[in-house]
Amino acid sequence: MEKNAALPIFEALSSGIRLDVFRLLVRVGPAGMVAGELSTALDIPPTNLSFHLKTLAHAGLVSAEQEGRFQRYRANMALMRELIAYLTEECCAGAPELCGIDACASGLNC
Amino acid sequence: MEKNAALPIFEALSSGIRLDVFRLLVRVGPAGMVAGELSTALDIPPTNLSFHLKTLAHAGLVSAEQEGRFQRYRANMALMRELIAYLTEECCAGAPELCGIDACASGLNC
DNA sequence: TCTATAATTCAAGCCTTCTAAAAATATTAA
DNA sequence: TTAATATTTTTAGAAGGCTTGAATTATAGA
Repeated sequence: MEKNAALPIFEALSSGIRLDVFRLLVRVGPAGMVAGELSTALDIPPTNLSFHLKTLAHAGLVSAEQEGRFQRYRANMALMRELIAYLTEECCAGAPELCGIDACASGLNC
Repeated sequence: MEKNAALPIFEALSSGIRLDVFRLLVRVGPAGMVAGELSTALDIPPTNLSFHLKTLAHAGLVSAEQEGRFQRYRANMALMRELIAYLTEECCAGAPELCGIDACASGLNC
């Protein structure tokens, strides 16, 4: 993952509302949720939620699928895995021999 | 890590300048860099850099140490590891049996 | 077709962040 | 002590994000 791809993801996750939306979508898994359900579950006005869903979708963290007159949203787990890989690389840049994920976990400064 | 701890970290990483500063500090490792070196290396006015360093320090991503009249900054690798652990948990919430980090890496939707 | 429902877009006001110049603080060296 | 240097804080304006109500689009059903 490039810096220019990671940046909008961090921006998307830097709002409490959007982090809540994403975590909820992760918890419900592949079933996802339609916009109205999200609005009710998180107690966020539909118009405001739509704004944040757009930001999340633009960053690629959620996908939207038309379902009759509903719009179903799902978390993009693949992108989250890529983000974790990016952060792991950043953590170890410049000293890869000291800092496999195991070395990191063992408390070395890497 | 709690949501309220993760949020300011995402906020801190959601600026291109701050992401550059952090990645540079990761690369130079435990030696760290003083503010003036960072300003020159990244071509950012000292006053602006100081603003962003403050944000990074507030999120805990960098530490500052007085060194004579210089201020030496270092990346906080431990917090980055905690953030990676938090994201890994979020990734797997609700279906832990499907989604160890290995399962995630193998491409399962988790 | 007509009505109801789901979701988004639009528009406005408010608030926060970003950037950089100027001033202030603190340390070193002469 | 005095001057010079390193850095931060303050201050101000500019820019962009957040929130909400009203209007709009699109679909389902009578």
